[in-house]
Amino acid sequence: MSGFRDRVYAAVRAIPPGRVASYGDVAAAVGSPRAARQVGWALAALSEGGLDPQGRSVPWQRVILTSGFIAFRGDPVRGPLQRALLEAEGVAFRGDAVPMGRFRWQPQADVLHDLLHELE
DNA sequence: TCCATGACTCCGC
DNA sequence: CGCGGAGCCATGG
Repeated sequence: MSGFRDRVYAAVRAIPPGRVASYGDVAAAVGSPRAARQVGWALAALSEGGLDPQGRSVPWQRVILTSGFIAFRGDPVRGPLQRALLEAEGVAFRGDAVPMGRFRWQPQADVLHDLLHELE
């Protein structure tokens, strides 16, 4: 049995370095297109080092708001950290936002199929 | 089972 | 373009 969170973590790991996805994109990828807020909840449950319950690393920094802004604007620690991690892998910012048109990850159906299949 | 919570989104104004 | 409010639904008490 795989829970919602496990599917979220698997989908986020499928986002390539240098690309980003919105919370809604991830929600849609795991089959619950209207559960964007729950994706945030799932990521909030990750350990401080971005590890899931099984100790696997989850690139949480690649998930941002659909507007291109990071969800931690205002947070003195995580905000700058998330931006730094993204810039380190090649994601450019225009002002405080990521140009979604250039960096948004668009999952392919077959990739998602394999992704969810491996969790059954 | 009901209720509150929240790393979201969309729509008006 | 900013803000407020409503809708959304997985979790945990």
